[in-house]
Amino acid sequence: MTVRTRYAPSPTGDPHVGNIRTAIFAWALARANGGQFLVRVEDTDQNRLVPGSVGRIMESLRWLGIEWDEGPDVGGPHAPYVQSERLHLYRAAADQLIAARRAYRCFCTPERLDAMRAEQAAQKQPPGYDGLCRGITAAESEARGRAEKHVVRFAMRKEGQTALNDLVRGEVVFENRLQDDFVALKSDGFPTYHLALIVDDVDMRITHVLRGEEWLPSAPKHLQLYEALGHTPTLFAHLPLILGPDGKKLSKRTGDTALLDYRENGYLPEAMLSFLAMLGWSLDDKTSIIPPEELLRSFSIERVVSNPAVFDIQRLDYLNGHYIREMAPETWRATVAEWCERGLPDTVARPVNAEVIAAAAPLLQERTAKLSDIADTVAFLFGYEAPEYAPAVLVERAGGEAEAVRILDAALVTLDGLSEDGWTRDAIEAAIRGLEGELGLKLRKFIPVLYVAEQGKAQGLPLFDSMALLGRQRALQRLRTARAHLD
RNA sequence: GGCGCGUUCGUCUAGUGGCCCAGGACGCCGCCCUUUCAAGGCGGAGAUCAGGGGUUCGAAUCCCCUACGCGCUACCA
Repeated sequence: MTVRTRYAPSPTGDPHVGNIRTAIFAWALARANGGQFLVRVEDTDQNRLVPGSVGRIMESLRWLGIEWDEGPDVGGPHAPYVQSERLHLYRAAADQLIAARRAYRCFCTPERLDAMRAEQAAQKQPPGYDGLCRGITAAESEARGRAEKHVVRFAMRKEGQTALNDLVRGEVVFENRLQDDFVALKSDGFPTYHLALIVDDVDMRITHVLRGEEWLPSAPKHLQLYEALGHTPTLFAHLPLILGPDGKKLSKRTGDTALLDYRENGYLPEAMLSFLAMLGWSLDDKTSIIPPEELLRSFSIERVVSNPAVFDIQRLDYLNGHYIREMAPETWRATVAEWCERGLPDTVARPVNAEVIAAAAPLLQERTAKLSDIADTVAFLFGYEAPEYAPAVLVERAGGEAEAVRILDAALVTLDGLSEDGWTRDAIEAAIRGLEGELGLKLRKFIPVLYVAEQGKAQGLPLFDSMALLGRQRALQRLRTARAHLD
C-alpha cells in the first residue's frame, strides 16, 4: 500500500506553526515511505474565508522546502483540491446517507437550537442535539426538504462504543450514547468539516490522517461516517499540541503564531524545520539537529510522543545560529546584504555599500542569532559618528573617568601616528597592542572603551577590523568625540 | 458539568521490566581559548521518573486510584 497523506488547511488566515508542524509530519511520513503528499484546501466555512490565505499557506510550505505532489496549484488525479469546488460530491454523500437512514433533514431553527442549549445548560445536562427531527418520516422529510431551509444531520449510532486505534495513543474508546447528531451538510449547501473530510480522504485515497490532538474527540464521528458510507477508515495519528511558555495553546500573547512571522523576524527555514520536526518527534537519544534529508528518510509515527510540547524560542535561536554558521560564505554575504537593505536606517545610502558588506559578513557570521539583528550590529559602519551612546558607558567600561580619559588620549596619540596609507588592520592592531605597556593595562582591560567609542557599545564586531573598515578619518574622529564627551 | 488526552532535569526529549541511584540537546554556572561580544573546547549544577497503591526476585517502564494540566463539547475548522 502506498502511503498517501495530506495537509488540509482552512484558508482562514496565515498558517499557524502548530498547523505547519502537522504538515511537516505528514510530508515526512509520505516521503519516508515513498508515498505521496498532497495539499487540499478546506474552505467549507464561507464566513471565515480570508482572502490571500491560500497563497500564504503555500508560501509557508515552500519556504520550509515542503513539496507536494498534488494540490490546488499543481492539480492531480483527484482534482479539484479545493472543497468549495467539490460540493456535488458532498451532496451526493449526504443523499446516500439519507437514503440509508444514516442521516436526516433537520428543520430546527438556530433560535430553537439556542433555546435547547440554554435549557440543557440550565438543567446541567450535556449539550447536544435532542433529536427532534430524527423521527420525521421519510415522506414528510422529502416534502419539507423541498420547501424549507434545513441542514442534514448524521444519525450517530447511540448504542455501544466506537473505538479508535490511534497511531500515537493506542486504543481510545468512546461511548456512543454520548455522541451528538452533528450537522454534515449546512443549510447553505456546504458540508461541514466532518463530511467533507471523509468524502475527500476516500476519493483521494488518503491512507494516514495526521492532525492535532484537538480533533481526537470528533474521531467517533468520523469513524461512524466511514462505516455508514461503506468505506474503511484511514489510519489516524493525533499529534500532541504545541504550547506557549505559559503551558496553554500557543497564542499571540506569548509569541508569534504565524509561521511566516518567523521568516520576517530573521529565522532560517532550515532552523524552523529542524525545530518544528523535533517538537513531538525524535530520531534517537543523541540527535538534536535534524537535516531535512534525514527527516525525510527516517521519520516514523512510532517515534511521535503523545504529550504536548512547549515552544521554546531559545532552542530555536540556537538552531538558527547553528544554521547561520553552516551557510556558505557567498550565501551568507547575500543574506547579510538583503537584511542590511531592509534593516538599516533610511539615512544610509542604497544600495548598501557592497564592499563594506563583503568585509563585514565573515565577522558577522559567528555572532548572529537572528538575521534581523544584522542591521543593528553593522549600523556603526555606515555613519560618520558612532551610533549614539551614553558617555557613562565609557567611564564604566574604563573603570573610572580618569582612566577613560587616559585610555582615549593614549589611543588618539598612537593611532594619529599612523598614516593614511598605513591604516591597515594589522598596523592598527600593532599600535593598539603597543598601548599595553604605555598604559600598564592588559589589552582586554582597556579595549572595551575603544569599542564603545567606535561602535557605540562595548560588544560588536572585532575592533581592529572595524577600525580598518571605518577608515582613518572616521575612526580617529570617533575617538575624539568620545574624548570630548568626558570634558 | 460531561467526555477525552497527558504527566521523565526550567525547556525539547531518550527510555517499552534488569544495561538507569535515568542518557542527549537548549538554557544556566565555571574554566580554557580570545580583540569586546560571540563562536568553539572542557567541566558542573539540574529529574526522589506527578503522588499513592499494587503486580514482580526486580518498574520510569505493566495495572488501579488520586491530583494537576490541557483539549473538545457550533449550520468553525
